[in-house]
Amino acid sequence: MTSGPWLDDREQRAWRAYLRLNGELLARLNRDLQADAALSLADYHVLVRLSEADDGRMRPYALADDLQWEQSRLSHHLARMQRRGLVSREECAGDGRGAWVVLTRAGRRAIESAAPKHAATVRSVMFDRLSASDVAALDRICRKVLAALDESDAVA
Amino acid sequence: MTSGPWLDDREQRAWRAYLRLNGELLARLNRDLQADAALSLADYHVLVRLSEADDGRMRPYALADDLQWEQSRLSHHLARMQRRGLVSREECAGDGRGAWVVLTRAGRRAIESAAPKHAATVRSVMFDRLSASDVAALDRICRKVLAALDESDAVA
DNA sequence: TAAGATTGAAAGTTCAATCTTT
DNA sequence: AAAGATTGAACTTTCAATCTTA
Repeated sequence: MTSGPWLDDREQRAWRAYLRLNGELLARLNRDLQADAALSLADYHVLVRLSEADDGRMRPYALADDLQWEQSRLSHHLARMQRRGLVSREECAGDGRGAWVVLTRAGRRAIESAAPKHAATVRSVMFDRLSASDVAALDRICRKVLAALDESDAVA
Repeated sequence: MTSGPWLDDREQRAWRAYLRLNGELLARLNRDLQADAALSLADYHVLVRLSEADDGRMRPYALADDLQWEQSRLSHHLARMQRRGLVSREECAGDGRGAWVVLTRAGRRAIESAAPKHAATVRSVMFDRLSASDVAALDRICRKVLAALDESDAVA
């Protein structure tokens, strides 16, 4: 029955629905953020982390770890955000190799003005549609698969 | 209680888990496909659609619609796949504006040799971990949100 | 004018290499 | 040598403009 690597019909349907949801949802959030706040979803996530950090500043390695981004992606992205005045870079006193990424005043304004509408979109397309048990199931499913990914990364 | 756009704690947790899963899962599938078959996940999806189509050929607009890609993204992507010999382009007899994208022999070999291992990865990180009711919940949740996205696109 | 499709430029991402400090 | 971080080149995606045929 389930010999071989293949998915059965129900799994296949769920998998394709998941992939489609990913694509459409992220595209939609990107489009809306871009139109409303001139931010990409990636910009938004960077700004959220920084705005939640003490003193609006983080070390790049911690930010990369938090976002699950490669360092080089973060470095390029911060360079672009810096050009736009959303973040700045400062030297790190305690560690000569390191640096601080600091949220600028404009960066804080940007995230504070973008967040309500973005949250409203997430709520309206996702959480307004889901029951409490749907939300619990989503959380449980994501954590199971994340655990599987971590395990199989550890093996590899 | 739920005034304002904000998510409550449970929603917030589920949302961040979903975003993290997306990032890690797609990164993992891309890495594995690249290592095992020298294909990106995007290549893989294009090849799957073509291999399921009659005669291994589709019109670009239909392929773009199926993948939910912008035409221009598809056009650039097909150009790169064509350079690598995975697909070819042919003129379309019935419609002078149009074209056919055709799976080459090498393209078919590529998808047929990549598919078992890719399916095994999806199974091992996702479906081996989920109960039948998890799979049903995942499918239901995705379809609810996709419906919400379609509705709110229609309004906009 | 609209549909099917492509193009070029700009923005974003990955990979390998590099640089400095620990 | 390893950790923190950046760089340059190649690849991918988006956006607006364009071209041809219906």
